[in-house]
Amino acid sequence: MLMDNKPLILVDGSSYLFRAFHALPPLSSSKGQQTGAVKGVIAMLRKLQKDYPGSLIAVVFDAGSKSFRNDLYEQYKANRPPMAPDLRSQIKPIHDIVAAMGLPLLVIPNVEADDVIGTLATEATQRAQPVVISTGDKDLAQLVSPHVTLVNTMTETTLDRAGVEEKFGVPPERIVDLLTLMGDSVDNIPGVPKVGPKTAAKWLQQYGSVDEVIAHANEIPGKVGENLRGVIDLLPLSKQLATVNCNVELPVNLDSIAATPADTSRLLELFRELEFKTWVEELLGAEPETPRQRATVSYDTVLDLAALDTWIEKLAAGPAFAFDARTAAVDYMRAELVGVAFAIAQGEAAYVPFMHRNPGAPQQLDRDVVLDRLRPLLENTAVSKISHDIKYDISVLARHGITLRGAAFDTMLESYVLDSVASRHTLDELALKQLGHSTIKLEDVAGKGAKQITFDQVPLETAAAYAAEDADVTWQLHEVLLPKLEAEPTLAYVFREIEMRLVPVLSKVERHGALVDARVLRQQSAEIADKLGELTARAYELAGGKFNLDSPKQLQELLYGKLGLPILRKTPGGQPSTAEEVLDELAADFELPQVILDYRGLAKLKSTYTDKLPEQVNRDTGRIHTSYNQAVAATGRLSSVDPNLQNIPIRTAEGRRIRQAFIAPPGMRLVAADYSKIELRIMAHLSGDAGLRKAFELGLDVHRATAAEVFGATLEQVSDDQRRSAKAINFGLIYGMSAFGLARQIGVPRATAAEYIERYFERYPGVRAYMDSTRAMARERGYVETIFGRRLYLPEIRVANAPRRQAAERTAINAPMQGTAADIIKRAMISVDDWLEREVPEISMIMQVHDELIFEVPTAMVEAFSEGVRQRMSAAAKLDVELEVGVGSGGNWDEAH
DNA sequence: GCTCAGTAGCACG
DNA sequence: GACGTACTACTGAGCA
Repeated sequence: MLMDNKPLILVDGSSYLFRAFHALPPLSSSKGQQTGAVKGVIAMLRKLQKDYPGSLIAVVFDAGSKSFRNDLYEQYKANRPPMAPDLRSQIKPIHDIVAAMGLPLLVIPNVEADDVIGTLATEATQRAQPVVISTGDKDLAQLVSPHVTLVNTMTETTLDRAGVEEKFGVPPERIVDLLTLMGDSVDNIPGVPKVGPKTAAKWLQQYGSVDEVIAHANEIPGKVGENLRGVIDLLPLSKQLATVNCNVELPVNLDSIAATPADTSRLLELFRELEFKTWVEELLGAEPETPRQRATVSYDTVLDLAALDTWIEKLAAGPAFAFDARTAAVDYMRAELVGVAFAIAQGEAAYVPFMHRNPGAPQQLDRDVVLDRLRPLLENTAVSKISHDIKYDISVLARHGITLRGAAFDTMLESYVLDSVASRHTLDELALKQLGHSTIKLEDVAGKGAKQITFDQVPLETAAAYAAEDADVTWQLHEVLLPKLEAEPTLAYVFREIEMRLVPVLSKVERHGALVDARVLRQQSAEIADKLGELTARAYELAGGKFNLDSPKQLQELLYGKLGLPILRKTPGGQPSTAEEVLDELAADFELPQVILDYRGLAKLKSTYTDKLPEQVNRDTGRIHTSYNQAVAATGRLSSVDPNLQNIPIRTAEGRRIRQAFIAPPGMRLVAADYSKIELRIMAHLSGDAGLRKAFELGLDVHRATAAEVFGATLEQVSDDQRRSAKAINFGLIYGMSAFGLARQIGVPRATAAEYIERYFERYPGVRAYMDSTRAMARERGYVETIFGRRLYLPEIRVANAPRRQAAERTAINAPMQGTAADIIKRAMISVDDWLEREVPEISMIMQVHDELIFEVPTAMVEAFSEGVRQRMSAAAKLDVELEVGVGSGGNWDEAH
């Protein structure tokens, strides 16, 4: 029974169930029943009732049984892990509440919710009845028509025909084609590997449909083109799987579904059981507790001393508060503080501006006055501070004369330790994922690109809302993330004892900076420019005309087109490659490739290092200040940006000149201390392999020892070539190599490489056993971990697609070794910093390069320091194999290494 | 003319 | 087609 012109609302309950479960913070009743997803789904239905008064709302759920898609394709949804018990237990309450609300509930065996919705929507359309489909799933966009719109009630977005085109780049009738090309790893629908929404839309815009794309498959270049041709046979099947069936036999139809009056007493009973207090009160007719609608939250803007003091009191009272330093620039070495934000509870936040200069901005407190009043609080260890990327706050405050103490929690690092691979760990992304809350974006208040204004130019009202929300969201995130960490003791350990303790150490390293001799670099730039000029002239001569040596495309046309050189290898994009190793081979027979190689080597050095580094010298300190990113590398390593100081050249003489420009100040020396073969030692420890451990215990040259075993020689008999091969094998093992990879690396046939590997495993059986068990464990648990318990999830470890699964397996092998090495050096940095701080403050740590630490040391202290740092780095982990540390010193980095 | 995303190439451990 | 990063230049496309 339908209301005349009011739209029929079809709710994709299953999609909301999953989204609510994953996006919303877990809630439970005092009896331990999980209720987060129930609350999310029901709140959503109530919102629909409010938004569409008088409409019939039908709620559709999957029955959890097989559908026709399983008959088509037995792998369909085969990768889905069994439903989490905490989710499963919430389904029945939802069904009960929906029924008590009087809404028709459709759970139809052997028909998926999508198909039920499609069929009913089609039936309604035939009767010219408008339909609104409420779903969190993009797949249903294919049903949109003039009569059917989509609404995502959780994000409050609506999609009509134009909206679909805008969002996906194709009209609704092409959504199936889009999904076909993209595939769906969750449902295990095969698509074209490496093709996502962007590429799929591009192809469809170009060719029209999947069939046309298939017809033109040979024209599509690149790796994706190859991928497409590889899966053509599967695409018709994918298309069938992706298509919503709008014509299924249902035991119900539009006439038979109808709303019934709500059963208030039953609802009351259910809400009480689940402890949904607000709704209980609402049903009882009592004034509901004012719900904390985020949209209506009003934050404090602190403009006078009385208000500031009130806030300081509140902040000092609690064990912890969220903090956010707002600055006018992003570079921590230049950024001026323009305001500070705080939060002490959900929705309770304030912004204290001091430098907003937009026209009409009110009188603000003086910055120095505010900072002086805040100082005791900020420097008080007893009050914990929570921030997102707290290293930034520490660095900026330090430049304003305040030492932030009690910096106990960083939500960015909480998220990173919980799942280093998952997302980008930005505040905005986490708010959406963990809180289901879409934050105000900096872009919205300050613009972007060239027109972006600095934060002090943002009108105070918007700035305050933005800044206070950041602090509020940080508080809320911490409330969600910390319990998750504490549920896993090893992760809590990594977070607390490694990552959080490292933060102030990194801040110090960054702020101290590295000294470079800009003059030397500029001189080198000029010399390189001369050489590049000569090489360019010679290249034009050989090519018989001018071309852009920096353009791989022009070069490729020249070499393989005009000059007709043999094509030895192609890029992943399907273009003939002009990469180094290819040109290397060609260089044996032609001169031009060699000229190109020389040119490229020098051009890279010039553009990335000798030109750029002098520009990055800070005017005030005369030094280069990098940023260590603590939350990007999946394995637990740091990365270095703006500039990257972890890839300063070392392998060529010309490159080493750049290292020579990294110098010690007068009266000091640079000391470089690095772990020797740390990953191999970790492998020896983890695998417990007797032979490998013995080699380290005896202090042998491990690559030589490996060569002796694999090639059946004595240590003395091993040739340089054999040692080189053995070294490649050792590295390869750490990387989870295949025979193919090894063969390519050392230039032997695949079969020969396979033999080497086989012999290696015969001689070092412990290593093979370790690799096998690591792979098995990864498959079973879905993650691997380091010795210290850092975890790395491997989402693709169980996929059917073999190359992708194998890639995940290689990561599984590599991550425990690379990650443990990262843990160890982080622990060493903490311990060394502690020592320096207490006993030798005149020595500074200035850089970290994965297995190496660099220090500035007064010349007279070099010897004593070298021994001290060696001992502490070595003691950073107690393994079955000694951790050997090499220490060197010199006037510049090259000499010290 | 500027911005953005994608590709290729290459610096390091 | 080894594992993990960052950054440059080029290119084509979209936008004011």
